[in-house]
Amino acid sequence: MSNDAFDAPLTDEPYEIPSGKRNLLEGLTEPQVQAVTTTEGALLVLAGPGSGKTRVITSRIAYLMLECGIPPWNILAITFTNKAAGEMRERVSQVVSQRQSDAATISTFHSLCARIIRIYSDKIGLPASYSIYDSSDQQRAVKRALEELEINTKNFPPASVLSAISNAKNELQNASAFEAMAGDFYTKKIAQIYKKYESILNQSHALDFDDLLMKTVQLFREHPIVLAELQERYQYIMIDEYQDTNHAQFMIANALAARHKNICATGDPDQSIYGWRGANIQNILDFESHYPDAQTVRLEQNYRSTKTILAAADALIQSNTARKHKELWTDNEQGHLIECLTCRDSRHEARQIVQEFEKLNSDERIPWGSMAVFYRMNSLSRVMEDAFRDSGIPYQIARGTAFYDRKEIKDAIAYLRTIVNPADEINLLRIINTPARGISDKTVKTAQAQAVASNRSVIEVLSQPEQIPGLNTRAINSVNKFLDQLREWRRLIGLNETATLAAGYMSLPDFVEQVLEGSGLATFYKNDKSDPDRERLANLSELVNSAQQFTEDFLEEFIIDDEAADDAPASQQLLGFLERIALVSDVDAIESDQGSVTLMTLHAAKGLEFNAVAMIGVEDGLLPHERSQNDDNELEEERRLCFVGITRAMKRLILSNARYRTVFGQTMPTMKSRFFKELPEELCEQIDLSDGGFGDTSSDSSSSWGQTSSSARDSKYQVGMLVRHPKFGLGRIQQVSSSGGHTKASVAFNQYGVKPLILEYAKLEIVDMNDDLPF
DNA sequence: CGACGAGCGTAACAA
DNA sequence: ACGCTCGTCG
Ligand SMILES: Nc1ncnc2c1ncn2[C@@H]1O[C@H](COP(=O)(O)OP(=O)(O)OP(=O)(O)O)[C@@H](O)[C@H]1O
Repeated sequence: MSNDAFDAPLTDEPYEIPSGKRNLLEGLTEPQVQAVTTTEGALLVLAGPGSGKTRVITSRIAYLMLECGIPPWNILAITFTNKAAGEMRERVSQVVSQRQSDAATISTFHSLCARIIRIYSDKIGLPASYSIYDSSDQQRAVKRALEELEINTKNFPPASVLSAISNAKNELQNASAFEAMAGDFYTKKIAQIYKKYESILNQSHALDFDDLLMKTVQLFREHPIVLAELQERYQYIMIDEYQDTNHAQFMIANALAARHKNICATGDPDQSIYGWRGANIQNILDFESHYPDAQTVRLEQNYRSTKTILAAADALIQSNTARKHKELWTDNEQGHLIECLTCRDSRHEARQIVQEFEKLNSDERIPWGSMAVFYRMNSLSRVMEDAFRDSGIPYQIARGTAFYDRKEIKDAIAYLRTIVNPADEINLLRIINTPARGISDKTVKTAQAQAVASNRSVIEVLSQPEQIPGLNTRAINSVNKFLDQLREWRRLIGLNETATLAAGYMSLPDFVEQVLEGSGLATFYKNDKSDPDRERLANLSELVNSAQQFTEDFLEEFIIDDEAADDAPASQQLLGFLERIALVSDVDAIESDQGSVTLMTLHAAKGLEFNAVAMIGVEDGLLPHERSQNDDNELEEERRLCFVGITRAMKRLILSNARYRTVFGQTMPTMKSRFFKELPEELCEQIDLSDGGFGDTSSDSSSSWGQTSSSARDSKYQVGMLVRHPKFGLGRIQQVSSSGGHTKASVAFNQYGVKPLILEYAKLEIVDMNDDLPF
C-alpha cells in the first residue's frame, strides 16, 4: 500500500458550482450562519440540545467546498458513530456533487485511526493486515496473560484489569510508563499484566480499541513526516460531540490541526456522558484557553422540542453545580405535559408504554418509526421487547454488535481474521479445533509452550508439527490438514506467493461462503441437534449476505487506491469487511426508514431525535445508577444522561418507573428517581397505575408467588426472627407491617444494613435458631 | 475426546 | 433468570 494514498485527488474536473450554493445559508439563524461562515482558525460551537449543530456542520462542509473553494479531500469531519458519519455524508451530498462528498473524510475517530494505521502500519511495526480486538478478544488475551503469569483471576478479574489498562491507554500511558508510576502492590501487579497483555497483542499483530488511538498518537510523535503529510491533507477539521472526546482523541485532533489551525469543535458540556470510559469534559471547557484565538458561537435556540419538554430538561440540568449556565429557549408550541407513569412491575410498565404508544399512533398519527424507548441498562430491554412482540408493533433494538456476538458468527469471523492474519493467536486458538478436527487441547497447549520457549509464534511452531514433542501421527496429520486448509484459503484471496492473479479477485461473499464450507462450520450447524430450526445456520448465511452488502455499500470508503473499488483484491475487501465489523456501534444497527419503534440505551440515544420518547426504569438505583450515587461527579453525569434522554423528544415524553423490579430473579421494591423531584411539577402529569392487584392475571407469573403469598398470610414472619436472603445473607426482622394486600418488613442484615422488603417478593428463608450463627 | 448437567456469577453505560 | 465453566459419563 502506498504512502501517498492520502493526497490523491479524485478528479481533475473543476467543481461544478451548483445552484444550490445560494441556498446554502438559507433557513439558518444568525448564530448558525456565523458558525458556518467562520471557516478559518479555531471555532467552538457551544450548542444546546436540538439547536441544529448537525445542520451547521453539514452546511459548513458544503460551504467550505462551494464558497471557499476548499478541495473536499482537505476536509475532515469526525462524528461519534459510523451512522452519524453516513448521514452527514448523505446530507452533504444533497448540496454538493456525489464526487465531492465522497472525497471528504467523514468518519469516527476509531475508523480514521484504523485506516491511518493500516496505511502507515510498517512505521509502527505492524502488517496492514493487523487485527482489531473487540472486548471478547481482549478478555481472552487478558486471561492468557493471567494464566502465563500464574495470577489468580479471583483477585484480578479480567474485567477490572482491562478497565485499568484502558484507562492507562486513554491517558497515553504505555506498559512501561504505567510500570514506572506504579506504587502499591495492586498497581504493580496490574503493570505486570499490562506488559504481558501487550506482548500477547504484539505477537498477534493485534490492536485493541484504545490502541487505535494511542498508536496513532505514537505514529505522529515518532514520524513527523507522516504527521506533516496528514496535516496537509486535513486542512479543515470538524469534530462533533467534542464534549465526549478523551485525551488521546484530543491529542490526535490537536496534532492534525497544529499546522493549518482550522479546527471547529461542536458540542454541549451538558451532554457529556462518557466520562466513565475516559472522555474528558475538560477538552471542551478548556477549548478557548487552549486555542487563545478561538471564536465561540453559542446556539441556544432549540428547534426540536416543545416548550414543556425543553423547560423540564433545563430545570433538571440546573441542579448540576459544575456547569456554565445556558439560556435555552424555543419558539415551538407549549405542547403536552410530560407523563410520569408509576407502574407495578416491569411487565406492567412495558405494557403501559405499549398502550401509550398505540394511543399516540392511532390518535395522533405519530408513526412507529418516530417513537423510541430508552433505558439505563440493556437488561431492561427484554421486557419491553416481549411487550412489543406480543402487541405486534414493529420494533428494533439498537445493538450493533448483537449479531456479531453470536457464537457461530464469532467463530466464522475468527476464521476470517486468522486467514488474513495468521499471527493472531487469540483468534487462531479460538477456531483451531472448532468444529472439532482432532487437534486436542493438549496438542495446542504443547505447541503454545513450545512457542513461548523458542520465542516463536504458535502458527510457526504448528507448521512443523513433527517437531512438537509428544504428538502422535494422528495429531500431526490433523494439524497439517488444518494448515493446508489455511494456506489454500490464503491462496484464494491472493495472500500467498503461489497465488495466481485471478485467484486474488474472488468475490468477498463467495470467499466467506467457501470458508464456512471448508471450515466445517456450515456442516456442523447443519447437523446441530440443539438447534433444530437451523437458526445458527441461517445466521451464517446472513453473514454471507452482510459481506455482500458490504461490497455494495461501503467498500469505496475502505479502498484507498481510489480506482474502482469493486476490482480491489479480495484480501483488501476482506480487510475492510473485518474493520467494519470490529468498529460497528450500537446505533449503527438502527434502520431509520423501517417504520419501527426503536429501543436503545440512553447512551446510544445521544444525537438522535424522536417524536415520542419513553424513558423506562426512572428509579433511584437505575437512573441515577446505584454505582454513581456516592460520587458527585458521577451523579452529575447521570443527570446529564437523563437530560440527554429528555431532550431527544420532540413532542411527547413519558417517564416511567415500576414499584417493584426483578433483578437476578429477585423482586425488590424500588424508589422513584430523585430526578423526578427536579422537574417542575406544573410540567408533569402524575399517573399512578400501581394500585390494584399485583402482577399478571395470566398464569405465567412465577409459581413461587403463590407460595410466598400464602406463607405471608400465615404470618410466618415475626419481628425478631432470623432470616436468610439470597443476596443480603443473614438478617433479623425488625418490623412487619401489612398494607394493600402485601406484607412489608424491615430487615437488618449483617453486611447490608437495614433493607425494606416485601415478603411476597423477597425469597426469605427462616433460619433455625439452633443453628450456629455469627451473632 | 466430546456431549450433557450442576453450580456459580452475573448486568452500567461502549468503540 | 440465564448463560457460561467445570466435572463426569458414554
Ligand atoms: N435553522 C433551523 N430552522 C429550523 N429547524 C432547524 C434549524 N436548525 C436545526 N433545525 C432542526 O432542529 C432539529 C435538531 O437539530 P440537530 O439534530 O442538528 O440538533 P443538535 O444540535 O445536533 O442537537 P443535539 O445536540 O441535541 O444532538 C432538527 O430536526 C433540525 O432539522
